[in-house]
Amino acid sequence: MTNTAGYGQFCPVAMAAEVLCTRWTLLVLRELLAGSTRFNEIRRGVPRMSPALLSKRLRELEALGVVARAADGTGQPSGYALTEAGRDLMPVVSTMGAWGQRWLKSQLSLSNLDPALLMWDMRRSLNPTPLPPRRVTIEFTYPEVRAASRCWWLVVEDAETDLCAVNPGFDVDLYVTGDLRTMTAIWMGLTTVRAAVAQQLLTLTGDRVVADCMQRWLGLSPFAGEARRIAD
Amino acid sequence: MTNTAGYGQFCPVAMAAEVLCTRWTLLVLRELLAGSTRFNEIRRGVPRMSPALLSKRLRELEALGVVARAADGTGQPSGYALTEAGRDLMPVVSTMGAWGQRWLKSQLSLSNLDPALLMWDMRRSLNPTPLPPRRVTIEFTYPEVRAASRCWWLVVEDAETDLCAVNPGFDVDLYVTGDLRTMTAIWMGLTTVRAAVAQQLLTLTGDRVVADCMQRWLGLSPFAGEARRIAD
DNA sequence: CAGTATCCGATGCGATACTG
DNA sequence: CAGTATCGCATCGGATACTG
Repeated sequence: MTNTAGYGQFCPVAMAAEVLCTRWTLLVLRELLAGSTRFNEIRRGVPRMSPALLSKRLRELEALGVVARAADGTGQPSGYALTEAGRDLMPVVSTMGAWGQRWLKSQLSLSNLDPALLMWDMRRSLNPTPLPPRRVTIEFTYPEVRAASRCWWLVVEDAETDLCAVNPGFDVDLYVTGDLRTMTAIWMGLTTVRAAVAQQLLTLTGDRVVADCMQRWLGLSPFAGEARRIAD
Repeated sequence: MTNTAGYGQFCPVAMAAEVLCTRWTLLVLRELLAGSTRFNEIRRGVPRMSPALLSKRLRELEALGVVARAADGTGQPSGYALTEAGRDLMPVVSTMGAWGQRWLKSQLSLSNLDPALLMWDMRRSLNPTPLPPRRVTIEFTYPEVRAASRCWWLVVEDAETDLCAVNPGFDVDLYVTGDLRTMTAIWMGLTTVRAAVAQQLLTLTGDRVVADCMQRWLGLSPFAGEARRIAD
């Protein structure tokens, strides 16, 4: 019986595609490459993936030698880490992302909005350097989104950023209001804070200092710098 | 109803994976990037893919703006070509292949032997330069392979290489005999002609001049130069 | 040569619930 | 928190045959 899975080709592209191009796999790798290590941390990056499938994929990647479970002696779960082979997948993931950023219609991306995902990504890439050296709280509101996901808080303190989905109760330094599409476009590098404010798609209220450097503290998508080569 | 296909993520990696990581797609792109343009030419590179699916994939890639049908005015079929977006997929395919070459166990590749595929690849990458400036015919024999795929001929003339599965009848300059595994390993850069001959895994009979430069006229896999980083 | 049409089967994966 | 267990369906794609 000829192997019905698999391509039956010795070519390295075929071999690699066989193991990497299964559903969700590349996105799990993206999360690991971005630094996630715990099961539920990875899950936040792939919220539509069922835990069963995530578990399966992680075991597959482990069998492949791409992921290793951090063994800490005790029996308790200790997270996942990329092996050297896994870290070497960075060029694969980033080349694919860069191509997507260059050539895929932005309306495609912008039809897949997700506030939790966006905020989670923003938390990860936020750059505290331009912010005043104290605790800074920024409240994001997406008026059109259902109540449960409408408001988010980023709390920056001691160069650490926390994301809250419920009001942490701190004084808010900056209120950011605009639709999710606009905020996502900014994060993807498709527009800028300045342009969005000028078009009245985004409203910044509160501390002028924090507002004025938003484009800098707001770390963007890793692919935001990729020059787009398709019109839309 | 939430889109059950698709990842529901705006991330460019997700968008790209959605369209590129479907079965056979990357291999079809590999063929196009390698220069194939006609339907049946592509098919030779993906022999286990059904024509129906190949046709479907080509139409999907066309809709994506990655492939364009060469329009030659007349109604007759005129082949497929990559657009600029398609040519820009080269880094994606080659990064993935390079990773596979570096990190996947060679026994994995070498369990997917296919004489037709190997010969087709060899035909494509053969380098006529070191060969004498006349017609050169090389006969390959894989003794362990079933009769129908056992013997192959590469005919090099005027810097063009033809592959024959039936004896073309020319005088043979060089007879190459060895098992398919050995020849595939050489083509993938896992061993060399010299080493295989020394181990008596490969036998070269005929014109010494042609035999002695085999390692050079035999163009290797595009990934043969990639240093392997896994032991096996 | 360059594909289409049709059918059907395996299985991948989504959904949900549950456990240490 | 960190997964496992189970179920069932949709759909992807393989096989085969056919057409302009």
